[in-house]
Amino acid sequence: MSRKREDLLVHAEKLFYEHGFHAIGLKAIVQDAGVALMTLYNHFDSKEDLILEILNRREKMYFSMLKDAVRKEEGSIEHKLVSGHIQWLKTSASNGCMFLRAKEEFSSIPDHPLVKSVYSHKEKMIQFFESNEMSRTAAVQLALLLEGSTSLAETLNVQEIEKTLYAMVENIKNS
Amino acid sequence: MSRKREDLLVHAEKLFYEHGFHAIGLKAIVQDAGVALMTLYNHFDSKEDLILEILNRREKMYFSMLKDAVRKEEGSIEHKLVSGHIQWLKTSASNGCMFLRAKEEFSSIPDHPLVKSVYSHKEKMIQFFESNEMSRTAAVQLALLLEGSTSLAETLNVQEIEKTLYAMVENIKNS
DNA sequence: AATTAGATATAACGATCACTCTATTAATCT
DNA sequence: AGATTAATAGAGTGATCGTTATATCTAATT
Repeated sequence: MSRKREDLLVHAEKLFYEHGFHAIGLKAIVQDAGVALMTLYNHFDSKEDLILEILNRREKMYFSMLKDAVRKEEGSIEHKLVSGHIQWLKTSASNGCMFLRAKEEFSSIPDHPLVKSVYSHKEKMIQFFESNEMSRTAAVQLALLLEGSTSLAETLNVQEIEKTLYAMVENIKNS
Repeated sequence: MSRKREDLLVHAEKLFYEHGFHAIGLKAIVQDAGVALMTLYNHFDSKEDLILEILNRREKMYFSMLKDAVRKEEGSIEHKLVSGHIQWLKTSASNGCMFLRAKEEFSSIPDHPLVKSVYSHKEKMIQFFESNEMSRTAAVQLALLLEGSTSLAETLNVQEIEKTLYAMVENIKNS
């Protein structure tokens, strides 16, 4: 893996997340990453291609954080997953869910690869909960709580959300 | 109130919501509304000013829908509010919360009037819950559920979310 | 009928957009 | 050292961006 390519992915993710996908230009990205514009086009087919790869990387990061929490934390599976998600909120998600933001900005083209990728990610999320001994009902309930915490964290302080989330997750029953 | 002005607000809200604030241009808006570009600048100082007014209108619509539900629905206050929010989801929010999307696109300028307007809106939301005989704890819990349902509704079918939401709201206790 | 106000089309502003081409330099590898 | 590959700067594509200016035209008011 090329070093310049890695720099591009890191800086592009930061800028896309801070400003939005349409709002930020490729010129700003290459300047922030310290590479030439042609280097970007040497590694990626297009802006859309770059965004797709960023979302793929971000999905891996998110699930690896959840899996780490499942491995290391104590308590119920729901509690472990909440703990992992809160860590994600604190480290990488103070400006909303990047997947939903991509879907929102490109949803006017329903078959757009970016939009399909977001639907796939959200399905994958619930399936991951189900693969951890949770019923479909419980998985959807947990998903609702986690999505809610991500949105709330944009305007409320994270500690209050953390407290609220831990309290509410106790009510999820595997029926 | 001018007719052209009203047309502009309606069509601009639709396009901003479908594409995002940076993604859509003023030219597309005036074409969709069927007015001249200079008519837009006759009624609004700038694109930012137009967005601000749209968010103000949208806030009024949302709260009036909640208040209608409180007035007409049966059951607990939480149940009534959930019912109002679900109606909002079905009629006007299949692409996420427009306020959060505004905050996300402009959050890189923390003192931006649009960003402050969004923070204000979310505070107002929780205060509205509190003004309906709910404790702060219960209000934040309900906010988390409603925000979660808005996000989930972007990729999941609304009926499943509705069922989930009604089930989870029963657990909110006014402690 | 005359005056005012609102809306129109059009052009232009400088800036930026995603993307391409070219030509030169730097780094890597056998 | 020589050959291949990666990265560079810079110019250029046509298109669009938000915004302003101008000049004509229509509608409402006096």
